[in-house]
Amino acid sequence: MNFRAQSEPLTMSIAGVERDTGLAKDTLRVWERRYGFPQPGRDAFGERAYTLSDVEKLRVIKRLLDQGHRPGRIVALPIEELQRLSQGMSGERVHWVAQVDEGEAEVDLRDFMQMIKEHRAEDLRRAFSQAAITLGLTRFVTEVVAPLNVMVGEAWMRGALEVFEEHLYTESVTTVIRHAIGSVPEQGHHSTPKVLLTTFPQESHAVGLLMAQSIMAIEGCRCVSLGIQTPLRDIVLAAKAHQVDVVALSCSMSMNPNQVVDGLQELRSMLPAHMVIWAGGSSPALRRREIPGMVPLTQLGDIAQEVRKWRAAHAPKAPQR
Amino acid sequence: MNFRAQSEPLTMSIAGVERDTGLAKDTLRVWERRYGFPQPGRDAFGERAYTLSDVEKLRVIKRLLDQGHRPGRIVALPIEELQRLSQGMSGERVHWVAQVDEGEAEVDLRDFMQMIKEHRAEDLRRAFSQAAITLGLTRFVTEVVAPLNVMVGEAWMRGALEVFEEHLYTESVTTVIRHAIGSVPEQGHHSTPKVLLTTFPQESHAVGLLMAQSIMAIEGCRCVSLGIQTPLRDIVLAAKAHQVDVVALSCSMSMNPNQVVDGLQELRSMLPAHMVIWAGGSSPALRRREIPGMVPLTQLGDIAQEVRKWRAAHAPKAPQR
DNA sequence: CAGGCTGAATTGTCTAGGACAATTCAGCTA
DNA sequence: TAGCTGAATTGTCCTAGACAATTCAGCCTG
Repeated sequence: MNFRAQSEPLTMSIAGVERDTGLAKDTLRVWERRYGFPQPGRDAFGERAYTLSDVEKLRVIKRLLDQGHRPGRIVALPIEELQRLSQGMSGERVHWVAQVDEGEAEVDLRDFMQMIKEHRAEDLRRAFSQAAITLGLTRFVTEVVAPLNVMVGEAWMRGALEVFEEHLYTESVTTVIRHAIGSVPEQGHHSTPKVLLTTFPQESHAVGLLMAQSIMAIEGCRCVSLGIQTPLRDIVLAAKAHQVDVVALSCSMSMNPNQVVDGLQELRSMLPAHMVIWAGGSSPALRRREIPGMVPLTQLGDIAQEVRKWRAAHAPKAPQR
Repeated sequence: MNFRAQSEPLTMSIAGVERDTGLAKDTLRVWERRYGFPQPGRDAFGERAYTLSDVEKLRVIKRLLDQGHRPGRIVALPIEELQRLSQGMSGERVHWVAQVDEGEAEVDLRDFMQMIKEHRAEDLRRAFSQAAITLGLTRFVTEVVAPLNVMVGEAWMRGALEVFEEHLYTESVTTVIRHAIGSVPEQGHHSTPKVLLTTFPQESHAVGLLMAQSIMAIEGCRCVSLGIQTPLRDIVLAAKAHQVDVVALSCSMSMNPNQVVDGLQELRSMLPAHMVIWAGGSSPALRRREIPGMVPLTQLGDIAQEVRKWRAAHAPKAPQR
């Protein structure tokens, strides 16, 4: 029930492995039965005792699964093979440099990456603040934060970045963006559109939502954010309670594409017809198939455009139906 | 594996109940076997289907367990009996009013609750900002946010508050606290102690962590926050990478007390001896039994005191051992 | 050669009771 | 009142089987 805290914990219990890797106990047992890995020893009481290298390998496997690999193909593979897979898989190219004016005083994204890797927390936050002031919020978000998100995500996939380093990045960026949003002058009660911002319950990335909110705030929308992970039912209740014009969802790459499509369809069916749904983010589901009554915004630049389009369609003297 | 999204989810799967109540699947099954409650029906596939009133009752039972009751005595009891126990044992009182100066211009917490219920998002945020300025950050956090958290949590337990209303509250408070933290002058490189702030992976409440951070920032600590949900291993890695003096964990009431105790013990064994652990928050685990090498801070006021105590113990010219 | 259908393989989570270490209680003694 | 001891309680682990949901691979069609 409780775990004899060894002075040298050379092995881990199944509960400890679940906590560390995010793989359910049932899953660990069934993998052992089916694929022969992990093959933990047993402690004095006949309970599974996983070695630390087992756990290390399980962590790599978990990362590969999140990338789309399937258990049957990779669980039994030797560790070197897994690492090779992990290394090889890289993705799209990124704009490495954000230029100010014409070429002078440029912001090199690699500097930020380096500060993250060197754990220079104070420097990192200061550099973000400075970039936000120099470039302006819109350009900061689109030209610094968005590509950095991709770089950080990739580095994390490759195993080149520890979880805590990614956390530090997220926290720093969050602080700066939130502070910047606070500086945008508040909109009057009659500015439109009124937008509800949130995510589905499965989404755990808050930065995407904040980026969208900052663009919308600058474009003069009235934003009501619920933060991340709002149950479907409550998104609908909130939209009605706040009488918003638009419901904006942020769907990151990490979400299951099927859940995204299902969620959007169900949301559409539960929401009054006159409320528009804007679905943004890097989820591949948004590019795949279009859902009627739902506007996909796969680029941050699309937001400003869509706001103007909405305003044109809902010009005063022409009340919508 | 996935749950057929009913238009009316009158029942819940065992996984859903685990998520909602914090009671492990194994525990739910063994209670059924031993005490005859819960006695879930079965769905079309022979799997347990818990009614919503079962879940409600389980939530009450969970609260009573955290208060020290034992399962064998209470699980089989009828709901009225449980509520009587719950009522009688109603714990601490909440300060309803935060007074400024002596009685004049007071802040009534019920006003905030009303704004939440009436979905006055802009008013709510403005009221928070104003209270923060009027009272100062420390008093705002201890006398407004902390008791409001309790009120909101209780209202949510009672079902008097929708999830989206709680989300709006959280988002508003977060915005204001983060903004206020940003206004605290930054600490120099030599101020001490340097504190790493984060939570265990199971913790999803970010406000508690922010409250702690704001107090520490005011007390002149150098804060490095990783946000919520950092794996144990990464907490240790981060503490070493940033060479902090203190690791501060926020553990809310919603966490499983056993996970809290286990996590703290394991963290203690993995961390260098000279790094102190401060564990704060409303988790009952912190009040229960003391863990060697770990300082419980069950009240926000304890933080400032503990900072001074730390400084006294680590005064210059007297290097610690 | 793209796109849709169908049957087969894969995969996570549920089921059943049995077992037992850790914790807590209750009764006894000094 | 305090400390010890045996009995009861309680959460978590065990095995092994089952099956719905998802994904894959092959085939056919336009």
